[in-house]
Formats: sequence, structure tokens, C-alpha cells
Amino acid sequence: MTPTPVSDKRQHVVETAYALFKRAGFHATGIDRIITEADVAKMTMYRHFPSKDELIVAVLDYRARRFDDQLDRLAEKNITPEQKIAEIFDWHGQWFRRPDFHGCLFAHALAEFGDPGHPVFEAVARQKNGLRQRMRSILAQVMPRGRAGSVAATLLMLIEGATLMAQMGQGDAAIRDARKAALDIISASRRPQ
Amino acid sequence: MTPTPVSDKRQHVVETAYALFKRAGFHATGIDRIITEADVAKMTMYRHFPSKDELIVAVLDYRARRFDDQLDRLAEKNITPEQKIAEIFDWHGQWFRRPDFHGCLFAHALAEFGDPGHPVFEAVARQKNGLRQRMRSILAQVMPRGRAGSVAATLLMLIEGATLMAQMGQGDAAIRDARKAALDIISASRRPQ
DNA sequence: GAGTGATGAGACAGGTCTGTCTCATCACTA
DNA sequence: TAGTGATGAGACAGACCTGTCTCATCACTC
Repeated sequence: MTPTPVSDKRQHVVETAYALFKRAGFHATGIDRIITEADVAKMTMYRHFPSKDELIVAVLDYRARRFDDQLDRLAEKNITPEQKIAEIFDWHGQWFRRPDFHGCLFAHALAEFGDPGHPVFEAVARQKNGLRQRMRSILAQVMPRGRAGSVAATLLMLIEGATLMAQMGQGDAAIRDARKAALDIISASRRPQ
Repeated sequence: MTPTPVSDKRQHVVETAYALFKRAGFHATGIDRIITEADVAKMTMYRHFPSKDELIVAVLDYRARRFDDQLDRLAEKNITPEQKIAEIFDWHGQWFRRPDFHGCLFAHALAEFGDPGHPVFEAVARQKNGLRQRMRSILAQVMPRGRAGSVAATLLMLIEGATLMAQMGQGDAAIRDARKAALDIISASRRPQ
């Protein structure tokens, strides 16, 4: 019946590791802690992931995929580009308010694996560039291509900055200011209808 | 003659630790590595800093002080508020281009010590709030108080976001876009002369 | 010259880290 | 029923971690 569950275990380890990495960081979270929390044998983990680094990449990719899915749904909505951007900011504002918010896992990964060429570094770059491209596509509907790229980069910086402020307990003010700045920037670059 | 050197060693340890933390992160850098690189006995280090955490705080405070000194000199300059803000962004742009640039040490510290109440967390908050206050003071000369606070927060987000992009090898474009956005935001909020 | 304080050198403890290995167990299928 | 593949349990290796302790050494001062 079940079309090859393939790996409930694998996914369970990824999600458990995600929760722990988010709270305590990557280096500070040991394998033993992960397998204890996931209630899984060590060999089970190592059969699915050849090393801790690869587990970290799997966790990041898992998070990136979930985030992408949400952006997919957003992209399909029948609303204006401005509204789509506003929703992205609002979504971040809600994220900041969640009790289990601990900052951006990708930014944290960059802090601990800053060496370009490291698989973790590349996973982070993929995610951030992906979000920027998404916003660029949205913006390209209302402004020239090149301008859309610059504005998207600026919005991404606002989002990353706001996420950092949120980690310091200033999420509400941060997302409010960032959102306002974002919409002002767009309206200043908008192609006249 | 020498008015109590007090501690060449202490300062030397701080600077060596700074270089290592910057490159490899806090948890990934061991005490043994630090004392080897600093060519100092382990007990010398532990006599100056009761624990690794306190060394980390000392490193962060040292960096914050140096950064503050530069802002002091900037504040004294006889240039317009807009020029002062522009100089802050330009300074970041030059920082991004330095070969030993590895991102913001404070942001990295936040990633590894995300628990509010932890001394490291507080050291980070001090630094970021300090920079924001500085920019607020500058902006208060050309716009209402409340507006200056919001704009300063927005500029800080742009800077933090740009620093993150710079760590991913996009520093030049990032600081250009961030600087432009910053000046646009200010000019839109500026009190008419 | 005696005393004092900072330092060097390194052993040591007790714990944790990643990763490997072996063997038993269980579910399922041919 | 026999076989197969995923898993559990835990010992183990070898390295590294933070932090403590002892003892020798050196510079400087009273």
C-alpha cells in the first residue's frame, strides 16, 4: 500500500535537527543530542547522512523548500505586485512574533560556515538568491528589468536587517519600518501606469 | 617610565582571538588554538578572562569601542547630515572590500549566542543600538525626532542586510543599492529647509 | 638581596565531539 | 519458511573541549 515510505526516519531526523539547530546553533548541537531527541539510533542517522555537514545541508534545503512552497502560493495569487511584496513583509512580521522564532537559520549558518565553497555556504546562497529572484520577478511587472533587480536586492536587505532586529526583540518596529520603506521605494521606481 | 603597561598580554589575546573568531566562529575556535596563535600560556589567558564567554565579550567590546571611535571622528566633521550618513555607508563599502572581511562579528555572535540575557547577546545589542542612536542623532538635525528614529532603524536594517550580502560576495552591488535607498529615504523625510 | 607579581610550560581531569563497528531485532516479502 | 533490509542499542576510538593545578622562571621593586 504505502508507496515506499522510503524514510519516515530520515525526515524525522531532519525536523528534529532543525528544531535543535535553530535554538542552539550548529556547532553547539551535537549528534548525540539530535539522535536522543529524535529517538533514533546513531547508525540510523549516519546511514541517511554521511556526515553532520550533510545533515545540516539537508536541514537547510528542507527549510528552503518549505519557504519556496509558500512563495509559490503567493505568486499564484491574483493581487498586485505591491500587495505581493507587502504580503512577504507581513509574513515575516508574523514569523517574528512566533514564540519559537530564533532568527534566520540561513544567516546563522553563514555565521558558522563562512567559507565559500563549503556546501553549507552554498545552500545559504541558494536560498537568499532565490528569494531575491522571486521578488525581482514580481517587481519586473511594474518597473524596468534592471531597476527591478536593484529594488529586489534592497528589499532583501531590509528583510534580512529586520530579521536581525527581530532577534534582538525589536521585530514589531523593525517590520513596520522595513515594510514602509519597501513600499516607498517601489512607488518611487514604479513605471507610471 | 611605562605607566603600568597593565597588560600587553591581555590586549594581545583579545586581538588574536578576534582574528580567529572572525574567521572560524566562536564555538569552532578552541582555547588551545587561541593561546597557541597568541603564543601565550593557557593560565595567562585564564587569569585575564575567567571563561571563554568573558573573552568573547571582551573581544566584542573591543571591536565596538574601535567602531565607536570612528563614529566619534565622523560626528565631529563639519559636513551635512546626509554626508555623514553617506560616509557611514561608504565606510561599510570599503570594509566589505577588505580581504579579511568575514561578515559582522556581532551578527555572528547573535547566531551562536541567541539567548537573551546571555552576556554575549547583550554585548551585541549594545553595539547595534549604539549605531542606531548615532544615526538617529545625525538625522534629528534634519527631521522630527520620531521620524529620525524610524529612519535610523531603517538605515540600520539596510546596513545589516548589506553586510550579509557582502558575506555572500555581493558587497559592491549591495552597498550601492543600500546607499541609494538610504539617501532616498532621508530626502523623502527631510524637513524642508 | 629578598620579596612580589606576571608569566611560561605542560600535565591533568572530566566531559563532549564525530564517526565506526558489531550484533540483535523486527517487518515484510518471495 | 527463508531471506532481506531497515533499525535499535551501545561499545568504542581518537580527537578535542574547557578549565584547574603545579612548579619554574623572569622582571622589577623595596
